[in-house]
Amino acid sequence: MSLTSRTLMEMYEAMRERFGHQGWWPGDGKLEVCVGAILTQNTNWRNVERAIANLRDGGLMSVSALHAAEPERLAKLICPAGYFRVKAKRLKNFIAHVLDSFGDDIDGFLDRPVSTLREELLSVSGIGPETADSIILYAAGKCTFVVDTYTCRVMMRHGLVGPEDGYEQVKELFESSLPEDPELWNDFHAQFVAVGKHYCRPKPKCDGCPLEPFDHDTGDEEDCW
DNA sequence: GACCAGGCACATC
DNA sequence: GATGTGCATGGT
Repeated sequence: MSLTSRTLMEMYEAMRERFGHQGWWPGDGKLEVCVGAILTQNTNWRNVERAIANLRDGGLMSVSALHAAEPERLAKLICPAGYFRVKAKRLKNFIAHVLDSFGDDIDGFLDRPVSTLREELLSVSGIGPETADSIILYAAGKCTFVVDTYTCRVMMRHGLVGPEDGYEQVKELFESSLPEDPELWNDFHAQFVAVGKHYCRPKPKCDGCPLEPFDHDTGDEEDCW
C-alpha cells in the first residue's frame, strides 16, 4: 500500500469515526438522485429537498412527466433550489437525452460502462464533471470518484494536492490510490462533505476537526492545515 | 447585511 | 488556457 493510499484511508477512518456512515445519497430512487445531482449545483441540500418534494407532489418524478412538463412550470417548482431558470433547462437537457435513447428506462440508461456513461453525461449541456460523477456513483452505483469544492479544499489544506491540480487530477489521485469499492467511494465523498461543512469552510474552523492529526507536516500550529 | 452553499456555461482577454 | 461573470434561493 502506497503512502497516499494509507494517508487517504486514515483520513477516511478518522472522518467516519467522527461523523458515522453517511448513508448517501439521500433520496428515493435513481431518477431522484439524478435530479438531485443537478439541482444541488452550488446550492444547499436543504433547498434541493424542497424542490424535489415539489416535483414529487406535482407528479413529475418520472422521465416522461419531466419531459412533458412546461419549462415555466418546472422552473416554478424547483424555485427553492435557486438558479431555477438554468436548472430547469439543465433538467430538460438531461431528461431529453435519457428519453432519446432509453425512454422511461432510467435503469437501462444508467446500467452501462462508466466510460460510456460519463462521456454521454458530459455531453449534456449543464452536466459537468462533478454532476456526472455524482450520477454515476450515487445513482448508477458504479466506481467513479466525486470531487467537489470540499474535497479540493480539504486536500489542498492538507498539502495532498496543489492549486495547479484540476478536477481530473484530484479524481485520479483517489481512483489510483483506493481499492475499487463503490461503497467506500460513496461514503468517502460524503465524509468530505461532512467534514467540509463543519470545519473546512472558506474561513476554516479547525477546533475539533477529525483530520487535525494529518497537518503535523505542514508546521502551521494555528490552522489545522 | 454579508457570506455561503454538494457547479456550469459562456464571454473575454 | 486562464480568468471573470451570470445564474438565485434560503440559512446562518
